[in-house]
Amino acid sequence: MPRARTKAPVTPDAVGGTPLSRESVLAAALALIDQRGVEGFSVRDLARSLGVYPTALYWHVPGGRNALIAGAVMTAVGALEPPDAAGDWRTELRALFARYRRAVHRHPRIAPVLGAQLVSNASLNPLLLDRILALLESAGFADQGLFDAYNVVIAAMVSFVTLELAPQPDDDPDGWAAGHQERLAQIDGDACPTLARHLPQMANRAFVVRWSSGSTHPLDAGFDAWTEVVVQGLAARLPRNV
Amino acid sequence: MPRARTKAPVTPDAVGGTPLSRESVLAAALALIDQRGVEGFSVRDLARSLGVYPTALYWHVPGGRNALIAGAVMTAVGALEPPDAAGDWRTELRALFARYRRAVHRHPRIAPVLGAQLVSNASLNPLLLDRILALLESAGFADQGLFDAYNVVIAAMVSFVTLELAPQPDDDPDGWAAGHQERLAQIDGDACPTLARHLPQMANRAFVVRWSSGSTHPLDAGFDAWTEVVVQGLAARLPRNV
DNA sequence: CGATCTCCTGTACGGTGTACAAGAAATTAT
DNA sequence: ATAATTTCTTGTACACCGTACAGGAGATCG
Repeated sequence: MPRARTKAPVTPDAVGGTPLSRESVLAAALALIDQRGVEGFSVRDLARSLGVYPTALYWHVPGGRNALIAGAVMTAVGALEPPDAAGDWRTELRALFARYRRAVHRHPRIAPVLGAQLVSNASLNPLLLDRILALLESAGFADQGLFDAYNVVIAAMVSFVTLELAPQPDDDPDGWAAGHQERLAQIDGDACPTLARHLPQMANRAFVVRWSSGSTHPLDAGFDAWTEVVVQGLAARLPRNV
Repeated sequence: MPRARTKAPVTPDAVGGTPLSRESVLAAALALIDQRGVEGFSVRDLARSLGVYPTALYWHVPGGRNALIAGAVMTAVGALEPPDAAGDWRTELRALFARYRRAVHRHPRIAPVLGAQLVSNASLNPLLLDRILALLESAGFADQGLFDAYNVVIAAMVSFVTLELAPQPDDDPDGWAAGHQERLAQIDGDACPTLARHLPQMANRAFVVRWSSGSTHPLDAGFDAWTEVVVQGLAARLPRNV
């Protein structure tokens, strides 16, 4: 299958395509994650899709599978535009959250690693962090309150989208959805009266009682409420209300 | 290695221990996840630790690896005590968040799957959901505002802890920590003045600019600020401020 | 005493990530 | 022009993984 090289006069590349590079490998990895998910992502598949032996990838992206995933995720979310520290902090924050959400919604299947692995420890763009801090400082936060606000902003930005896009089980999504729906239908109305009363309107539109992922059923209203709560909550913690 | 059964007069169990059961299998799975993490969790290891062939586990907990992980996670967080709908909603909410955080901190390595896979789609205890709804209703939320508040509460409860406990790379944690520290030290003070100014006090104490997980360096102050922001933010959205 | 149900042993298969050696091609040095 | 070196890829090999599947002991029940 791996096509014997026919002299290949000019470029040392894959079968019919452009030469390999870190960027092209990561782009292909992201494409593969987009369609198979992070769990289903396989180094060997990636190599196949590039017409290359698996170990060739290690040359361009050292670190193996994890590095491939991390790199792919960064190409998806690395170019996030920072807020403008000169603008009104409330509208800048709302816009930032919306931009982040849009970016991740373009690649829904990277959401798990963003929320649970990478971002929380490793690098978002330092420029982004700087502008967030500057924005919060311009809003009036200082000292420990500034650091608290920073943590709140990072967590708020990342977390709603992570939950919104949390995937259903990989093996049998439809079967799981049906089972979950039925389990909801059998909720005890005596033990859980409030839940039972509201369930019809919440079904598939709220966390835990939904069976579709946010990639097909986005929680727009929930997101708006979320950003509003965070912004108002931060405002309430400003040293002197402005 | 798999110890030939020596007549085994009484119980059809593992080598020297108690007979297998769904509970014992899930408990062992949780223990294994606690020490090796979810990524490192292997069905075969679990079987070995129980002195049993891998496929024996399928009998007690059908669904394979995923079901084992899901079951282990639920035993860790399933018995979370619901809030008291009769109490003051603010203090009940704060207490709920704290309880959830304590529960997950006892098994830090389940945090990724909680935040990114399981909970957001599947079952937290229905009783818990019911009490949260009742609590919010008693606070004055209604209609769409109630559902928004519910989503906010679920997301807020789960997400901070998920981020706080996000693990560093499994392969070489110490090396990664050193590398990340150095990368932070080399941040451009001209391009990122605000960040550079505050970095010394934020290092290892705030998201993205830390190199230790929350399991060893909990973000207590950050969590308090977080819950306060959410509570205040919710209060600000009450139809009539009470 | 036979049938049936429970629970587990064993085998087998197709997949995975990646260490490692060896080789081809391009580049640089001499 | 030829040799040395760097750059990238081919191939092989290994240990391990999850799980489908057949069957066999031991208990329980008719």
